[in-house]
Amino acid sequence: MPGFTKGELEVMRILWKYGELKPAAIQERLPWKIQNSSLRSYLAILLEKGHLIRRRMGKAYFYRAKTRRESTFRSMLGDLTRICCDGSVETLLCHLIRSEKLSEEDLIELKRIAEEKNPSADPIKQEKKR
Amino acid sequence: MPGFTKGELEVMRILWKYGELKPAAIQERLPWKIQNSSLRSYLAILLEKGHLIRRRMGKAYFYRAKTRRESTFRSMLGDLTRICCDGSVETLLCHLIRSEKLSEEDLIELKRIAEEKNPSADPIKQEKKR
DNA sequence: AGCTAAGTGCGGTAAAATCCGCACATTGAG
DNA sequence: CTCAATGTGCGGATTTTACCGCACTTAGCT
Repeated sequence: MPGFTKGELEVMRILWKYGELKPAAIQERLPWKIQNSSLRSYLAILLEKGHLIRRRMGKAYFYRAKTRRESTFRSMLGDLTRICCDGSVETLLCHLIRSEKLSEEDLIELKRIAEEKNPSADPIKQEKKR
Repeated sequence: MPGFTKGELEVMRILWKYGELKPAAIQERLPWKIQNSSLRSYLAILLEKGHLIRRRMGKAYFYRAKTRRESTFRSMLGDLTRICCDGSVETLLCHLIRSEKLSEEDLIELKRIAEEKNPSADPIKQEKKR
């Protein structure tokens, strides 16, 4: 149930990356120019929605992500799969691998990870199983 | 440059899937209830943005996606990578593989596709290279 | 021609997202 | 204490999104 808007998502990204920041610090890390008060509007909404927590340190509030990056990842991945891949993770993988986004090193890494996660699965042997 | 809203994305998904439909047909395939006039508002905006084309057949317009699914896939994948994986495709793959979304069959398929795409890359040998 | 079902054009409302300015509070330096 | 810098609280304005109703038109049936 994330449903972040564009601006909110960017704030979350920054907090996931840097951990705990005050508004001005978030503001200057945003990819586009924005007034401090605008940024604080986003923070207020995210706070209200329960995606952030804050605590006072000195005279400023420091904000931290409460909603976990991992759950947002799953949600966005689910959307991507449903919208662009007919809900099939296999199709997603196909597209991913066939896209130019993957370098040769990525493919090697990919095989290494797949091996690590599932060492016994030899494609050829497994296919005979069925 | 997609930047689709939730509703727009759903319309695009349906048109990508079914090819060419009239408003009423899109309407009844939407996952949630909506009036015909509401749906047509989305269509008008998508048309204006250049994501759709339409042609008259009989008394009705039939709508078809102009923007390609593949480019939207790339865009959404880019967002996902940037927001949740610090822009690293490798991290994305890690998360993907470690998530519960991948079955054993998916992993086998994954290795098969990686092999097919890049047959010469043996992870062990390649790692020694560095 | 007259009727009806299906479709369109158009105008509109309510809420959310995006963005801002300004008055006031707090802190640290001098 | 006074001042300037930094931060907050608050009250907007504007745009976009999401949604709908109604009058009109078109095509086919009888």
